[in-house]
Amino acid sequence: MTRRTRHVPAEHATDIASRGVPEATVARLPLYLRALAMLAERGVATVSSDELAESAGVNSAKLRKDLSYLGSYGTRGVGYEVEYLRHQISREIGLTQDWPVVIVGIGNLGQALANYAGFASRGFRVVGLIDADPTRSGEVVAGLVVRHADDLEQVVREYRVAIGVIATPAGAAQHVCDRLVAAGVTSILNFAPTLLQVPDGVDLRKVDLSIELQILAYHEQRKNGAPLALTAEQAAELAEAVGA
Amino acid sequence: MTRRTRHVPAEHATDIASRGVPEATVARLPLYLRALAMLAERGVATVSSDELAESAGVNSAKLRKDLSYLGSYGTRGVGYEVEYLRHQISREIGLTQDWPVVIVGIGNLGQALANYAGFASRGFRVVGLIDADPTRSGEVVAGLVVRHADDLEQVVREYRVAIGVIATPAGAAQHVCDRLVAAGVTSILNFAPTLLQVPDGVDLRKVDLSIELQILAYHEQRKNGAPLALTAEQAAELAEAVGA
DNA sequence: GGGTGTGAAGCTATTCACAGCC
DNA sequence: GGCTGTGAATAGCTTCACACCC
Repeated sequence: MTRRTRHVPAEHATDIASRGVPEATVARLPLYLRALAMLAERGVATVSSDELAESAGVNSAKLRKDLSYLGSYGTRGVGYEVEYLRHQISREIGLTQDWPVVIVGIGNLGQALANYAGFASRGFRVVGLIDADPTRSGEVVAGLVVRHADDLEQVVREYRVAIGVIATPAGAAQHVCDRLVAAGVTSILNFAPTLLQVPDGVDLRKVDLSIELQILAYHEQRKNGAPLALTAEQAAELAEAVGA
Repeated sequence: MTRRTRHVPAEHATDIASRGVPEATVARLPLYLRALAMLAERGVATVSSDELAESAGVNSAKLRKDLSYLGSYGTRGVGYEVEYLRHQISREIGLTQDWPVVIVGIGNLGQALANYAGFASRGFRVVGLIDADPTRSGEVVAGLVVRHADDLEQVVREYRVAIGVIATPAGAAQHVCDRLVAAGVTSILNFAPTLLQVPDGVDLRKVDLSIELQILAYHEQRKNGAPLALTAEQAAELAEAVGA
């Protein structure tokens, strides 16, 4: 299903570039981009995979493997040219184009997102802030006028918005999501702590602020070492679970 | 390297319980917990793995495998008792205890975190809000008085804080991190868009608000079909032309 | 019959280690 | 000599499919 026929060598390269990049690699490309931006700012012109990996917080074998999916952008014995690699990764992710974004739900989180410099600097342009509370309409946040929920469809169409960000309370999220999709949005980033349903063809990603904290708690709990406080009952359960 | 010697059966059980739950499973436990909370609220007493998986947005084989790492908490032919399973998962993650948390950096994001109901309802108790800006000291956010950065160590020690949340600008994050660690914090959740260095024994997780957006952009770029080997320029034109 | 719990198979991702090029 | 790019090996995760128990 992901395979194409094999007989067009010129296209073959494209095939690899467009379908061959693993998800795990895609998720790390932004890290490399950030590291490269820092190096560029410091005036560094060339980096080795070791140095770049260190700046990005991954190991160098992984970095080289990741970059190899995009092409051969390094020079053996030398390393990678910072600006060139930066451009190539940007292009791969699609950050060389402009992405108009709408944010729905202008509470504290929505405001934080609207003000976040990391968006603007990467080609994401916030073109609409929507909030259901009519008393907020007209308020200016991050240089934009907050608009009422009724204007959602209009904003999406006017700016050809492809990416929507949901920062509403959980209860409103699915309704907002449906309206965004109906208006033409095909990628959604959800910050509301609820599971959203989207039709095929629409990409959905989520950020749950409390999940990371819960993962930390899990590990923290295990740090206080200790042949830890098992009740007799739990011990029995464990022994059973172990079997062998 | 993860293997221990084999001769102490009693410890063996502990070994599995504490080291045997895969990271990928740990990361999903919060999802199951949320789904169970919703079911409980609706008065559902029992669920099958199919139903619970559906509510949590995963497939049922994965759910059953995940739960099997915790123990045998279901009944064949019947399913899982909602409240019982909920309790078991909570205990596994460590949410049956109280986790005092300090948030550093009370901008919009810090405020959003301080107000986030999802923390309080899961055993996370925000006990300190710290901001470097002296004009903010004394301000009340989410029912707590914002304190000056000088008080960081005192708050951590007074409440025996194990988990710290960093929501400062990137430039301040490493310094704040060092101080948290020095004061005794052993788990850190970082929202600042920068790579933090922590000593061994300290857990670090990060949430980068712009990474998810970049991943969406990557996929969005590839939706506009096309057998494309395009220059960035051409791609931009195409994106524009495609529009709807 | 119905649905869990789990070995086994399949797949994806990471790491190793070195050939190949500068 | 140094460092990239990449097959091969390993580890980890997901899915299958069915034995087993209610």
